[in-house]
Amino acid sequence: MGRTSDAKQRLMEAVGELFWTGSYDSTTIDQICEKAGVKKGSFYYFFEGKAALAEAALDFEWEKYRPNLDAIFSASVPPLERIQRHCEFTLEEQTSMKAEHGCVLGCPLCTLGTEISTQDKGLQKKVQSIMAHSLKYLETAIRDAHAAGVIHAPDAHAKASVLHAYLLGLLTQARIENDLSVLANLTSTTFELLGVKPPKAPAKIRRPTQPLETS
Amino acid sequence: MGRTSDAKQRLMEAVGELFWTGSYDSTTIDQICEKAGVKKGSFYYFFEGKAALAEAALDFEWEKYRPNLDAIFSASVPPLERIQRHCEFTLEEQTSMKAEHGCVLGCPLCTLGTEISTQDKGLQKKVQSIMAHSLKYLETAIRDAHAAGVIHAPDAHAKASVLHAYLLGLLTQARIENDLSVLANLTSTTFELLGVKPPKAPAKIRRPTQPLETS
DNA sequence: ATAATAGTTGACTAGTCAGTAAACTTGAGA
DNA sequence: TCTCAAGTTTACTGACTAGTCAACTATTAT
Repeated sequence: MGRTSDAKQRLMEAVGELFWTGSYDSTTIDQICEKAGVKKGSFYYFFEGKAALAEAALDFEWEKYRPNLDAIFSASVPPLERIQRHCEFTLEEQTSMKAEHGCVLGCPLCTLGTEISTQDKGLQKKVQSIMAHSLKYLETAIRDAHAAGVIHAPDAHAKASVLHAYLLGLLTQARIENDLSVLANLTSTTFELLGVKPPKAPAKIRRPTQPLETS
Repeated sequence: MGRTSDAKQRLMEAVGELFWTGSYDSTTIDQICEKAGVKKGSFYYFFEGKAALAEAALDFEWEKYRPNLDAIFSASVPPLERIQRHCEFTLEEQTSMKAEHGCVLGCPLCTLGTEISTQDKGLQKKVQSIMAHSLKYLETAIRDAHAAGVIHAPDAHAKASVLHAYLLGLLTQARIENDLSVLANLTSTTFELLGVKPPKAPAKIRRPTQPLETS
């Protein structure tokens, strides 16, 4: 009954980009509404406030992103290839985001999480929970690789945590430096950390728009 | 001539903590002034605005922090011991910050840099420059260790970058999780990444206030 | 068709914010 | 000592902010 609307969805889509390209605190509700083409009254019809929208948007974005990870980390793919594909996917995503927005944006979860972790417990929990979920993909791949005997990693969780921390750190650096070349060695270093060579020659290298650091 | 004042310094000291415990964008000039015990008129007497204060504060904090690094990375200390001490120093700092503020705060440069990198070019450059300086300590230690034959790292810059990314990632995670135990393996993993055992048994392990993750 | 429901709108409040300006106070030096 | 530069204070403006509300509109089940 009553009229239908996709305003709620438009709000969740708008806010992700605003938080990622700017910051949580610098994004006003007016801005969000303008970007989503929704009037403020409607905003408050759907959400209690910015934090509530942010929580809903995190769920929304995660559900959109999850199928990518499911495909990349498919059990039908050899475990090390999953990890390699994930590195390449991350790189491609960062590259296309930079092309679209003019800035390297890094990890949206990390950016948001870093900013709000001392401010909003609810949002913090949500970020933590999504991060934990995404870590599981890596952990499973490592466990499978170890079981297959292609790497030595008896503690898959510990190894996944190291790779994950390295990945987050690198993405954070790339955002701060606004330089894709920071990510150039992502795949090779990841496999160095695993103690093996990448399973096959990396797919066509995408030339970064900025010159590589030479030093 | 004229009267003297330490208001400028008080402002620079106040702002560091506010940005670190909260965020750049959520910190208002009124808050900064109140914390520093300075009236807004005086604020604008010394600084053009929040960004200008932030830039000055970064220089100020860096000059306060640099002597710690100079001591830790002293050339008179064996290179691997420098790195170990740096890990331990980082851990102690995070522990005492958590005790003081109730939250794990992570890397202040990273937190600020992540937030403002898409918003303020001047601040971004300053963050980049300080990060580059702090990376040099690690790089030199690694180069020295390689020269001394205690590790194999022909490309000191590359190795330092990996350690640095890992460290930043770990500190970011610790902030997001608000959990010191995320940092528990910092030293051991750092040396694993260097391909060696820590030079001597790590100093007394500080029991984190939160339980260690068991999984 | 119409009533109940789901969503929309725009005008409103009250508070907060960055930034200004002019009068005022202090202290170092000639 | 008295001058004037350096720093302080207060009250102010105007823009923006979050959040409210009641009237309005579109949809759909009956």
